[in-house]
Amino acid sequence: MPTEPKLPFDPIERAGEIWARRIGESTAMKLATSIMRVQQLILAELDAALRPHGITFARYEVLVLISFSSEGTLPLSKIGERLMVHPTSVTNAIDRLESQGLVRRLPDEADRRRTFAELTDDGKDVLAASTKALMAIDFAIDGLTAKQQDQTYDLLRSLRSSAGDF
Amino acid sequence: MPTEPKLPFDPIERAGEIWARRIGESTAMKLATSIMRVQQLILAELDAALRPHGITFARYEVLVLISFSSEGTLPLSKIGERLMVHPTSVTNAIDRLESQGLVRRLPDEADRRRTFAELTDDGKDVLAASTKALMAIDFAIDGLTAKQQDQTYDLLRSLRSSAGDF
DNA sequence: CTAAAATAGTCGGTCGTCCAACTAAATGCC
DNA sequence: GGCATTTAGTTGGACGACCGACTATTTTAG
Repeated sequence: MPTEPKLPFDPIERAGEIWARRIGESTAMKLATSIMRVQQLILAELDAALRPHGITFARYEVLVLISFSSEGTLPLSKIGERLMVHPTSVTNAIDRLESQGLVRRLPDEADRRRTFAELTDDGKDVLAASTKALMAIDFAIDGLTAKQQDQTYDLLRSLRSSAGDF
Repeated sequence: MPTEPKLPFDPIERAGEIWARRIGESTAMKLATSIMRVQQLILAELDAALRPHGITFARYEVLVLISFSSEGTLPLSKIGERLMVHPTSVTNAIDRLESQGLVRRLPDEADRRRTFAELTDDGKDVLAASTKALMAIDFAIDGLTAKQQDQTYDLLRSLRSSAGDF
């Protein structure tokens, strides 16, 4: 009859960290799982802050991007490219935003394959309120000093660039 | 007629980074989006390495955890706790693993609310092969030196602990 | 000892991500 | 010019994560 097993180490870590300690000192694996865990935490915080405004962080990013476009509109393909997500993710986000009345699709007469996305007035309002909400939260990341934040950012940036992310 | 807009900055960044530059120097936001991006990259790498073995990294983590339990079985609740995921995510993962024949559910006679998960022989084989595959890949994280990896890990760890993650 | 509260797991639904496959339109090449 | 190739976007399906709600069991408190 199996009883609840007790691992010979600390509190709780993602499997990768346990794995690392057992299999080899794959700090890479340890780091990988830590990054995934941190991402999970941060995304949960951001989504929670945005929930009262009826959007998620993924959709917030889309609104931001559109609002910063010089013409006020952006082809869906550009959105996917800038956010580095699959085209279908963009379709999905825009579908939701459109059904919420925050965004409008406009056909491109010049290139009839393309579709522009444009913020509605409601979209602009929600974006403004959401931005305010995000700036107000006390972020997990705020647990790091500004210097540590920069340092982390730089490290991740070189990781990304070595992964060919730019 | 809207034309494809050109942002007055670099290649491509997630919206949060653009947002940061425009709205304020919220390095927190910049860092947040960078973490999310890196997570996306890493998870894609890991899943790609595991695809030939028919599992994902999420399910791999479950296999690892079960295999490291002292009794060879683990109550589902412990799995969720250690991986820090929602109970329904565990149910989901175990459902898939079970239907793949990699894991077995066992009732706990002592506490009939509980269910144990146990690896099948196939599960052990897949785990071994998967671990090998993961150790063989040339990881994005390997773009950092060992020292940088440790440094990043420490930074993220203090971030997590300030978020009350332990 | 019994009623209330906590715990374990599941079900149904939402959301975001990806892939494969497909349509429509524009571009390239001979 | 006309056909092959590329590009833009969508659809359908898989997957993992979450939440709310619910059932079945302990456990706890009075």
